[in-house]
Amino acid sequence: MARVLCFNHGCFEDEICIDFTRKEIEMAEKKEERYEESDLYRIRHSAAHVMAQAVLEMFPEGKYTIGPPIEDGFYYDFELPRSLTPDDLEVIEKRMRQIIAGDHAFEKQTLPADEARRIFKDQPYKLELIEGLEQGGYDEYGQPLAEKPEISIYTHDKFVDLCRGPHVESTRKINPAAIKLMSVAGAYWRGDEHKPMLQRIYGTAWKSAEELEQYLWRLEEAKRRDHRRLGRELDLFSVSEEVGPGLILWHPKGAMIRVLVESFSQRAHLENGYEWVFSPHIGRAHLWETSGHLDFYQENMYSPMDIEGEAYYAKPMNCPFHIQIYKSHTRSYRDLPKRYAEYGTVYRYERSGVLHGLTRVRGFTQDDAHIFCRPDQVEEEISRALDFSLYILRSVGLKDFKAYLATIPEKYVGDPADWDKATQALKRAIEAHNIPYVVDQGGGAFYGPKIDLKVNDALAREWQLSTIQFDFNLSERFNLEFIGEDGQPHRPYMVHRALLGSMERFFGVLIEHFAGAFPVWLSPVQAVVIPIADRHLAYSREVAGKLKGAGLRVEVDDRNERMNAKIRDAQTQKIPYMLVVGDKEIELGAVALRLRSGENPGAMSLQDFLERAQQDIDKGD
RNA sequence: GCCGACGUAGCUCAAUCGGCAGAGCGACCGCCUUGUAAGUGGUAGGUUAUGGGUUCGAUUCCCAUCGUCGGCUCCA
Repeated sequence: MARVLCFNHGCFEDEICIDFTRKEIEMAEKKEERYEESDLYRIRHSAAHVMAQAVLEMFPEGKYTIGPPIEDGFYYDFELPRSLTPDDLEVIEKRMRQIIAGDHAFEKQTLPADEARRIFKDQPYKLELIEGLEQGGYDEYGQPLAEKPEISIYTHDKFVDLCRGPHVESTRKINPAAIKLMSVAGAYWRGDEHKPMLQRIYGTAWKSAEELEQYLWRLEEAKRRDHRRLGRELDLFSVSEEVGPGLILWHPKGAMIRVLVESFSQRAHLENGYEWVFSPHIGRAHLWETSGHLDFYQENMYSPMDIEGEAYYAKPMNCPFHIQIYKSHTRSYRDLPKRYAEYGTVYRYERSGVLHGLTRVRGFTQDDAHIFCRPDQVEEEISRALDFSLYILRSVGLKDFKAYLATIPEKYVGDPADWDKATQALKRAIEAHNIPYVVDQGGGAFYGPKIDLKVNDALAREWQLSTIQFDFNLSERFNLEFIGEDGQPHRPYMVHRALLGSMERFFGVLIEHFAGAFPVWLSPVQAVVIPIADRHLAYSREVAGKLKGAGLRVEVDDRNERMNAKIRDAQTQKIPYMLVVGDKEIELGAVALRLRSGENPGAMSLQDFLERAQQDIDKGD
């Protein structure tokens, strides 16, 4: 039987395979053209207008707000007299197709604010937008526009919308077979939770029905890879209602992977000049007062517990503890840099609605470290940290990155000159490492600028893992010092960094990236020996024993099942090697190898198999 | 937190109008002794998330609580 295979991504016949690599290249090529100027952008923007028309026909008293194109589609926000149902979406979608078939031209008209106000006199949200436009308007990054924008409206059929454009020439240019309304959701007006909750309809629109199909298929693939689903199916982790939401239970197989990653990283840290430390999970209120967390971070911290009349808080960060270690001695300039690393488990309050599997949780373990160094060392330290981060991420199979350089926010502590110096150091480090990056203007923490590294997974989705942050705050607050060459006390620089970020989120990304088919070195079970009949059991155990002796994680499937069933289960569990053992293998002293890709290299000696496995492990596959 | 949808066996899902809570897979116990993706027979498994209400009777209707899912940055 023909079998569709993907050796890179561990996809199997029943999952169909997508050539992700090719897709990524295509996407990169497309980025040459700015989305805002593309045909797709116009199509989606126009589809949003058509949808708004359909919705307002249904609810003439409804208020419409904004409806921009987004990645893969568009949305439009409305205030409506009742909640929309999935059935409504079908009706709206049908009406949209009728409007499209009407071949209505999109016509632009610029006009003075007062005239616009007359047109939208019953539309309070539009009036608010006109107000904003009059005061100068904002670009898509929320920055004030240099020039005062003109006010324009677009009309098609009987529908008028305040809109900058651009649009397609006519509704006919929207392919009715390539649009689909996806979901309805709540969204605050202007994203502000103090403002009214609107109803947002999400839609998707493409040039062709094939592209729509492909997009829908991509969503299906994402579902198949969902770490919450794979976490259960592969018995990696769970969340128990009894324990509490956002709190992760690592099952033996998930924990095995974590132990492997942590051990690898632990060794790498030692080789890179870090020292390991441990610190407790709670600390006295006074510590968090000194650190400023009770002032700046309290809404993310849990209520204190009372210990003999003294308030203690679960730690949301590890820094104050590492600082205490630093402060336990007088430090000389010769001692620096000090690099303290810890797998530090922290607890942060996340609002119930934002929790998500492993990627947004309430308790998690960071691969955290704090670097205390002299000002003249900081640039080198940043560069080393970035280098190390890339090394660790690549080692675990994540190879596609984008950096975000977050700069000084409105509220900040410290000297702007220091900020500038630090920001430049971060920028030079990114550029030296040749990673694509964007500047997140004003996105820094109040205590310092930072580099966030985001990873693109196999479906080209972006995840934030690493962060490298300057801290101008804590060294001041805790009055950190080192004695310089001049015999005088000086203030060290402090850098906070996490590479995999949190073990939980990292694991979630890893699961989805590999769709559960982890590289051999990380697979909790690397090989399963499959005896064909009972009489092959003893030999199977002997084989397993030898492989275990060679350091492989091996199981024998000694269930009273047919070989086919055992193979199927091993495939489902995405075990890298299946070693089938029957009369022939016993006679030859061999094993018959089958790979999870479906490849069937056949009988080979144990020695040959071990060499092959070792090669795969060394390659990191 | 807010808006919406949802919560039935370990998993995926049924159960008409309010009238005895079911199936497949998995688990367990047998039989078969197997050659590259599911052999076969049987058994167990449920306070229908929790608490309350309406009713002769509630998985079904109502209320509350807990939890899950999608969304709440991307400005006409």
